[in-house]
Amino acid sequence: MSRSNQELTTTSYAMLGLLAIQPWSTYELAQQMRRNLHFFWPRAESNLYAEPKRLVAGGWALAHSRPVGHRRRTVYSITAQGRRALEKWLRLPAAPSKLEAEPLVKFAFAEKTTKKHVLENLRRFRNDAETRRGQLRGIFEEYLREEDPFPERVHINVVAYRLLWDHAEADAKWAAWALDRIEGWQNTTRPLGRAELMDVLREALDRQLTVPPPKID
Amino acid sequence: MSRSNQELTTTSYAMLGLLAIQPWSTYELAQQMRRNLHFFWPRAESNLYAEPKRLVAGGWALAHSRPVGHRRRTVYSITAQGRRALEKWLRLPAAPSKLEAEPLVKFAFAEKTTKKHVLENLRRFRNDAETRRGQLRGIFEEYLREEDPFPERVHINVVAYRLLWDHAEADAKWAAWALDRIEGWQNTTRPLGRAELMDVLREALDRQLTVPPPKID
DNA sequence: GGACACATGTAACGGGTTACATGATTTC
DNA sequence: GAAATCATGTAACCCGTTACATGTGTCC
Repeated sequence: MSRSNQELTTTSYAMLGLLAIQPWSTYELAQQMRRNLHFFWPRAESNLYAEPKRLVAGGWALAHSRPVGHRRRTVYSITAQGRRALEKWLRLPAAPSKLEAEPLVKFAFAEKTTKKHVLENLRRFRNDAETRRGQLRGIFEEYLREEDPFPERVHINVVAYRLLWDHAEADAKWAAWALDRIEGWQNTTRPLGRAELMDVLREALDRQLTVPPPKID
Repeated sequence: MSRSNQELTTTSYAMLGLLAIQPWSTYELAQQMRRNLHFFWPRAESNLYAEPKRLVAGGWALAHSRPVGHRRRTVYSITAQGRRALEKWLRLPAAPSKLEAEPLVKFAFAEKTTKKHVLENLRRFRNDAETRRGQLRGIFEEYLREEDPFPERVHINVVAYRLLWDHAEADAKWAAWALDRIEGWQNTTRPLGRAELMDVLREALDRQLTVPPPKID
């Protein structure tokens, strides 16, 4: 709330970015974060109510607050300083993206539990992936019906959403494949034949060869 | 270091899982985390040196420490209580996995910066993906040469690695596609024709139809 | 015998989470 | 007019990070 001679966090910049599009109330900001950014920058809602205050405290945003009954409804807007900070940040290299997958941590120790629990874990993972797919499908259909709120941003959003879609698809497919395969396990400790497992790796490596070679940056 | 009547964290359980395989020194634990778990449970190394102490403090692990010169070399092993805790945890549902992608956050505000910086950002993203692919390829080849240290765990690792491979591949392909497409932009603010963008969404949605429908859990 | 990587931490700080609380609005 | 949901926070806690520090083997 108070201390803010520090640098802004990525979360702050995400909000600044939204504010650079138009002014929003905190709730609208939170909603927008949930709708778009939550897929690749997940944050607890309560955090999103605290961030804008820091932006105001540092002069990156302004708060126009009006009472609604006994509480305030605050609308935030970006300042010139805020725009400059955002543009500067956008020119800096981004931190590498990372995956945090507790289901995989559990899976990695499958031998210490039962087949039943391993399958449950994987089913949940698959359902999560399907849910994400469903959410994205809903958004895509909104676009196709031309009901998207920011048509001037469509060229950006479509590209970004495609990665999320590909991820959801990869997750769902993998989970289905893994479930199918683990159904065949006698137990969690006895490996199937090694040869067949090595084929999985070989097939993966082969797939790579059909893709254009990496270019040096 | 001290307080530990709290629950263990996922990171603690990850270490417990490793200790359930065999005793390790802190350094070996850190190495093992880097080699395997870092792909889906990334943590700073310094953290990994602190965790085992908590495990010992709570009775989940034992420390066998021996001086090496002026410093200690500590080897940790799991206790019966530790095994029970691990097994219990493995039976609980896992938290959903999540992606944290700063490059995408920046991309989402592409309109506020120049094409040059957008491309740089994407190239870096692609290089990261290629690097991950390279690391995984190295590991796969080790398996194929039968030099993997825990052959009795191969049936688990191969399944897990496949997801990581698929992700790396999806990322690399997406980045290549996005780069190609953005090269064609006049600037970051003017969208290409909307129709063509809608085709991207349609194509994604269509792809889904060819995959087996989601099953209810 | 200096450099460098490997090995092993510690201290301080803060962003983010969980848990809680309560006002406003709609639903039936 | 009760219940459910939307809207708006606050307080406390802690895991994880960054930055620093220093010992140990080995390469040349």
